[in-house]
This record gives sequence, structure tokens and C-alpha cells, in this order.
Amino acid sequence: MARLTHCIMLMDEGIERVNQIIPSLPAMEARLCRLALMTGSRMEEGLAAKLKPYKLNHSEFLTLMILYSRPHGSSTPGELCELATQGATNMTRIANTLVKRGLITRGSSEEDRRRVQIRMTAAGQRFVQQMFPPMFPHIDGLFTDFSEADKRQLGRLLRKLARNIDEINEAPMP
Amino acid sequence: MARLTHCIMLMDEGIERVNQIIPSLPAMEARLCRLALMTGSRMEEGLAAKLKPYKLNHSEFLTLMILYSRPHGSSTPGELCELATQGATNMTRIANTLVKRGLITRGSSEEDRRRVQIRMTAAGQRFVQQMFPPMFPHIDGLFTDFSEADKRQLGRLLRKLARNIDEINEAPMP
DNA sequence: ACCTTTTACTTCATTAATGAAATATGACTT
DNA sequence: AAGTCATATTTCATTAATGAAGTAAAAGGT
Repeated sequence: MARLTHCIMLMDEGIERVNQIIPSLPAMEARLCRLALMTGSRMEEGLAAKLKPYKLNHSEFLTLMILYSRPHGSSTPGELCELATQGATNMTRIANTLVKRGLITRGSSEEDRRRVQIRMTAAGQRFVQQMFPPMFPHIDGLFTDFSEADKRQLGRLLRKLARNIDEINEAPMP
Repeated sequence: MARLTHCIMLMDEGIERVNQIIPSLPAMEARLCRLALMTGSRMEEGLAAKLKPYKLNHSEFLTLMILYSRPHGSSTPGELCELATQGATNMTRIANTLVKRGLITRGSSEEDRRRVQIRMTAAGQRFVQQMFPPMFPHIDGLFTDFSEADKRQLGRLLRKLARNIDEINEAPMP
């Protein structure tokens, strides 16, 4: 695959040329937009590659990690949908595959029998504890040459961007 | 859909809890990772929503814009693959749909008859000039409250991150 | 000139991920 | 108890990306 920095270079040139035809283009912002999209999708790919040996996809991994982070490794499909930003249909499928692999169990809730109680099994916990730490060097590597200030800045700016995304999504669509 | 800021809050809590069970987790970096992934995919979704009325998906839009940015609105499938970071198979499909809509044409090249010359039609140019500018407020909106320094910083940090991604991808996989 | 390899794309089949709508069940309201 | 809402699942369809094999043209060695 082509280097991301190369793609970014080509993107910069492209925006430059489009900007010359359409001067009203907010070039700086468009560049940031593309940068965020490009790095985001590369990171997705990188993550997918890391997960492949474990036969997990992004949403399965995320669900597993979220469940792992819950008190008693327990939650419900509805809650997991919210936490993992997934549709109910997908969550059912994800739970199916994780149950099949013995990493979680589905049980019925006492108080509300509509609810399904999802619990991480001991095998599931072992699995997470084995597969997660080897990813740390990769996570660290992404920010090796970042100073502490850089990290704080990036965090601040991405959170700021996130707030703006929310604003836009809440504003009534014209 | 749940607000992104809310998802981020939940993510922060999740990382915090996982970090208590697995202290070796590089929490700050993991947070940045998730932040980048989450904002990236929200921006994808936002873009997809903007493109939907025009019946375009991301790769079709990107291809169209790249072609628009080329001298004489002309290129070849191979070049477009590189510029849009797409496989040849996908590019064929994309070109098919864009040809069907009359936005581009496929012709054969003079010098190298293996090559296919892809050209943007007048209709294609009109289409881009109509559909692109209305997206500017959206692009601007993402960065409304960003100072010029903020934008420069974000650009710098994302480019830095991109270089690290390249490093990781080039390093021999263990 | 002839054979092999490489390049450039296309076609067809397959997989992955998700979404929409219908269904079953239980809980809550009045 | 009747009607409404909430939770989860199943079924079906859609969308998008990907892989394997095929076609055609050009390049290069002998």
C-alpha cells in the first residue's frame, strides 16, 4: 500500500488545484478534513490487521473491550449498542459470534425478563488479557515522537472537533 | 445517533477502568487512538450523509474530485487507483457507475493502447461545481471555533501521526 | 520474428458489514 | 385489561470492498 505521507502530499496538490478553480473553497479546512479522514481510515486498517490473527473485527473487539471494562464484565445488548455505537442488529450478530467462541454468555435478567444479561466468561477475560497487551507497542508507536504537550494538544483539538461534529449533527438539516 | 462527545466520555471512563485492571496500558495514547478513530468515522458518516442526495459514496466522490483536479480533467484508472487509494477492481466499478451517469468517459490512449483514458465530461464538471460548494459551510463548521493556530497545530499533529503510521507499516512485522 | 513476462484493466463470484422491517415477549399506564 | 412502549432477535435486502481468473496490449530477451 502507498505511504500515507505520499497520499497526503498528493491530496495537498489536489486541493491546491481545486482551490484555483473554485477559490471559495476553504482550503485549510478541507485539508484538515481530508487529513482526519485519511489518518482515521489508515488507523482502522492498522487495527484490523492487528485483530486479524485473533479473528476479530473492529466492532467485535470494541464490544469485547467494553464488556471487559464493565463492572463484573457484565452488560446488556442495549447498553453495548450505546457504548459501541452499533445498531441492535449488529449487536445481536456480534454477541452470537462471541458466544459461539465461548468468550461471553447470554443469560436472562431477573428484574426485567425482556433484558438479556451478557457476561464475559473466564475464557473471555483470559483472551482479552492475552491479546490486548501485545497491541501496546503499536499504540505507543503511533505517538513515539510526540511530546507530552503534543499529545495534550492533539487530544484537545480532536475533542474540540468532536464538539463541532455534534453541533452540526444537531442543527436542523436545511 | 448518540452525541460523539457522549461516546467520548464513555470511552474515557472505559479506558480508565481498563487501565486499572491492566496498568501497563498506555492510557493517554489509547485515548488518542480512540479519539482519532471515533472522530474519523463520524466524519465519514457526515460525509456520506452529505453525498447521499447526490447518490454518491465516498470513493465515487473522491474519484470525481480527483479527476476534477487533474489537468484537463483527465486521468487513467491506474493513476486514479493511486490517488484515491483504491484497488483496481473498485476503480473499475467506480468508473462504471460514473460513466453510466454521464459524468466521465472512458477512451483508449494513443501511446499505450493498454491504457484507458478517463475524462470528465462537461456534465461532470457542472455536477461537481454544483454539488461541491454547498458542502463548504459543513467543512467550515467543523472548525468554526478553531483559531488559526489551532488549525496549524491540528494539521501538524495529524501529519506527524501520519508519518508514524507509515513507519509502523514499513517496519517488518514481527 | 517468436516466445515470455509485465502491465493495465475487466469480469465474475464472494465476503463483510450494516440496515430496515417484522416478530415475540415483557413491562408500564391508565 | 387494553393499549402503548421497550428489549431483543430474526429475516431479508443492500451496500461496499475484495479476490481469482481472464483478456488484451506492450516490452524485452533470444
